[in-house]
Amino acid sequence: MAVRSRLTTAKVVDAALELVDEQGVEGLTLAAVAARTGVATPSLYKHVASLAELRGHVGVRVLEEMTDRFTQTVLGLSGDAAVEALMHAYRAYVKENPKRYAIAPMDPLHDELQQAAGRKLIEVMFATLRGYGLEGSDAVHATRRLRVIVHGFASIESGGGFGLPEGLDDTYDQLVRMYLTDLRGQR
Amino acid sequence: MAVRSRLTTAKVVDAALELVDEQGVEGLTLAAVAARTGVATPSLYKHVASLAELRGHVGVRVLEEMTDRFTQTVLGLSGDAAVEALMHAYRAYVKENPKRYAIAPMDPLHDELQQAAGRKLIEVMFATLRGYGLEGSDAVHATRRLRVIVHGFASIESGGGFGLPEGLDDTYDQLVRMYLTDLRGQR
DNA sequence: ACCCACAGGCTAATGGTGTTAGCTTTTGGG
DNA sequence: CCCAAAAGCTAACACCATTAGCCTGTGGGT
Repeated sequence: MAVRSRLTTAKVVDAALELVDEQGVEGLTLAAVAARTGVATPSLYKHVASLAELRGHVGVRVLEEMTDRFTQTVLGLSGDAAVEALMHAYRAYVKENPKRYAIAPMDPLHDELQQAAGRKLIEVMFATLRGYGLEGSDAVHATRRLRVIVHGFASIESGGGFGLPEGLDDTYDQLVRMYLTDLRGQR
Repeated sequence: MAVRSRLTTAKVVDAALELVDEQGVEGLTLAAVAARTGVATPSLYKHVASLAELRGHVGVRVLEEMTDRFTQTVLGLSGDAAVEALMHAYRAYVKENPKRYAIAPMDPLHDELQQAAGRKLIEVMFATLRGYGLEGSDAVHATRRLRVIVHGFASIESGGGFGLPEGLDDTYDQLVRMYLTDLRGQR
């Protein structure tokens, strides 16, 4: 008979991600993960060093998921069309997975475990801006501005920070246009 | 002799705010607040309904502090000068008080306790945009765009999200100019 | 085919948390 | 001056992360 397949770090992270989706960041607890994976709480330490490290792993998963999705979105596009698609994909992801986005680390570059995933995500944005002829630090600034807009909006929207959802699509379109115009002006 | 003046909700919030400043949101614990105020932990429940409510009170304090400061900053100014001053004041506040900003609620309008404070803060931004001749929803959109930029940048910067601090002032200046140009184009 | 080292599970225990119940003390107004 | 209510206390509970130490199954090497 099939042995109840043994636990692995990946499966622990899977369960953690499910819990985050269902109950938010607060609901991610070792006890809950243990219950879900059918194991005693201390057994998790065979696969994960601590709750903090588990959070880190979950964060990496989210970053990778975002990177994959945005890469697909932007493939074959360039210029304004690419930027526009990227920005809308970013918002769509956060709208679909608000709880996941909330556990994505703000400073992935400062964490050994998350560094690679964070770098790749930013690289997608950076690459999307190729073709605008930005050189050196101009490209860095443009990437930062893009991050600010995209994360600022997603963070406020997913946190329920806009009083009424009325006209939010319009607000976002305006932000996209603002950024594109700005990009053109920089040239 | 002076009786060790009794505890009050305000003093509890004071202590909580100190703790947040020193140890971050995570450090805000009822036990720590009790120790700091020289009282047993359960005694705090005479002044505060729960840890969650205390967090709410602290959030209100932060929102009020921001509102006061930005109001002072913007007083007597109008147009681009006012917007520019507001944006820089926002960034400066968050840079000086990163831990406090992290506990400021993203959705103050959805919480009875924080609603008034949140409304006032947004009102300052809204009022700063007077004089641009924006009517109805245009003013709402413009306020939202302002919030997105200002919070997006502050959130990433205070979270250590920008890889290197190199040239961050330039990035922010570009964002300010981008917003001002956008505002002008809307007219 | 055996054996045994080790990976992966377990229970027990510790120290920290928020919260509730119920008692005692202080204090301020009638 | 008194006494009710406010504000403190201790004890207790449930939940959490984490550590220590034990047990067991399994898989690779001889």
